[in-house]
Amino acid sequence: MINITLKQLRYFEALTRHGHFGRAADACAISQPALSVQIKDLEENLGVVLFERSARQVRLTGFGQDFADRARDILRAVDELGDLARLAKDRMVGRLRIGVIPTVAPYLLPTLIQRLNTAHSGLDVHIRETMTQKLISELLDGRLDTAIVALPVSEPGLAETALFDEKFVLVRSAQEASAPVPSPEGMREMKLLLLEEGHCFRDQAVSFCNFRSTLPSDGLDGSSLSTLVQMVGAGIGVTLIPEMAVPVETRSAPVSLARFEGEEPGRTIGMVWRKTSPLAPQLMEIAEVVRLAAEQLRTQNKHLLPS
Amino acid sequence: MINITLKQLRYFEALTRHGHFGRAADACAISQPALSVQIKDLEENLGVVLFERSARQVRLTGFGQDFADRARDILRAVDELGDLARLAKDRMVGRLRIGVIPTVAPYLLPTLIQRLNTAHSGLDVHIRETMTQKLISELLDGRLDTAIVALPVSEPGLAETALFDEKFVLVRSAQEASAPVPSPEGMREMKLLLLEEGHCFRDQAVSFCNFRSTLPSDGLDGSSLSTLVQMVGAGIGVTLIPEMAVPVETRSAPVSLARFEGEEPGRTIGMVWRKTSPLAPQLMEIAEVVRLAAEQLRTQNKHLLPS
DNA sequence: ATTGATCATAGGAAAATCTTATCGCGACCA
DNA sequence: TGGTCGCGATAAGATTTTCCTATGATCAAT
Repeated sequence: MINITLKQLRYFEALTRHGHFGRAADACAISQPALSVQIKDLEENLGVVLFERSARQVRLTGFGQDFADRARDILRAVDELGDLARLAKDRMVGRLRIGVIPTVAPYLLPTLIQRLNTAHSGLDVHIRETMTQKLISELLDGRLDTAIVALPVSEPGLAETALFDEKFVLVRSAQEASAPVPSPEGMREMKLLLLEEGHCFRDQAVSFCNFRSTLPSDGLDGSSLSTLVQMVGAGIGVTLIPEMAVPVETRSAPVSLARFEGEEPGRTIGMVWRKTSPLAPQLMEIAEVVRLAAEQLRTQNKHLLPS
Repeated sequence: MINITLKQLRYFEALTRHGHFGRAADACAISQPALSVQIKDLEENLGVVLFERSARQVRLTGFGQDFADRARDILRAVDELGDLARLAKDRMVGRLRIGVIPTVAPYLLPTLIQRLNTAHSGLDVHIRETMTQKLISELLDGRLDTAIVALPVSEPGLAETALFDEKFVLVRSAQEASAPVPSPEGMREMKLLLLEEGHCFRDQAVSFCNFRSTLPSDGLDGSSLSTLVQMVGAGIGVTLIPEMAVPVETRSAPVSLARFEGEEPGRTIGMVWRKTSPLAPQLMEIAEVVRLAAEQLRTQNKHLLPS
């Protein structure tokens, strides 16, 4: 049993429009017999006669009428399929699912989203904010297109590109502003406030201070940098935050900032995606937009950072 | 530039469902390379990647998702096209446009339509009532599927089949009931009421009476048999009507009926259609239904007719 | 009856599609 | 770390489909 083909439907449609095999064939850029044969095949496939052929004219049968209406809809839908592809090919369009870690999202996203919307207005950006581990797993599952996390990720199957580096700065209560900046080792003497487990930033802070391993949770771990800074403002301890968080987090708390001396702690934020992702070329473009957004933030906020 | 084919869409759809080239190919009853090639061709035609192939799984891209939704709609529509044909092929289904002359329509149609509706309930019957000349022209134009008219039509391009014969009976006022039945020649002495020009029945009546040609209109031509009979009842003249009209038309007028002697006038009613019409087989069936309807009418009304 | 127009059919050529065989890559296991 | 396995891509030849040219058949008009 042979199937209906789109070719047959196109020929059929041409014949309904021209009512003449020869002219319809011309319109399809084929010979008249080729069209005759395809129409005949179509009719045989269906088991129904579509056209009434008389010497003078070619006319649709009643069934042919109904058939033609539906066939036209189908051909239009197929053409739209092509249009859809043509659009998607040229501009960057469609859903883009980006995962971002919580110690970056609140500071970067406002600027980034604004830039994406202006640079690639066809994009439908979805944001997922959660910790690295979850992001990577969702990425590998195909539930995200890309993720912005701290490098390195070193997951086989994922490609990564660096976006920007940033240092961590010390946050102390306002009264301590003039005290000397402690060394990493000195940090161990102080009450260091940390994020909950699972945040890569927690691990990086711990690592900087050369703590042996993850500290036993003392029940004071914060769920966000915002919380940590508020606690510092209340005199409970000290903490580290990445430069990018400074403008947002230190605006409303009585805290003082200080850079570390010597080898400053810091991190590299990068973008990762599946090596197999067909979006790779577009993602490289997106990465560039992220770099510009980060650069813009850094420039805007230079005056707020300690020297 | 090669076009999208339904085959490609079907393979594509299978691949979206199975997420595995080999199994999708099995489902399509083709080899895995054949499917690979068709998917590749489809992607190249579109200029967009539809699937992300990794070692572990085959996943739709974001665009592929949208594409799949539309593709499914298209495949469904094409399948429906096949269903439509399958239905139309078996049963008698769809629009059937029947033309009927005015001297038959009012008497035959009630019974005929009832029979058609029970015998072929899938039919969507449209009736057009007008004079032979117009019916033939509309039939040739393809605006009617068939017509019920008086034979012969002798139009090249039309096929015809007889349905039934009927005699014409004389209609006189009730007072004339016992007068002798005139011969055709005797009719010329009487005031004969006729239908307007264009009705075949007028021509047949005129012909029976051996009038030289069409009479000059005297302004009294009736537009329907009903009118003529009412005029006869009012004592204005006499007229002829076909047997089939007797039960309806003589019920409410003070008239008497009489058969002619010797060679009775009459007509053959038949069905005509374009020789090229693909409906021919169905129309032969319809003709049989008409014959049964006519027979039923004749039986029902036998007692009303003059002997 | 001949001619012109039109659609159908036939036969061989060209194009597409399919199958089998094989490659290449990445994952998984020892 | 190297072998093996699963899976998709690629290649080459066979098969099927589609097409074109030429010709046949039909019907209307001259």
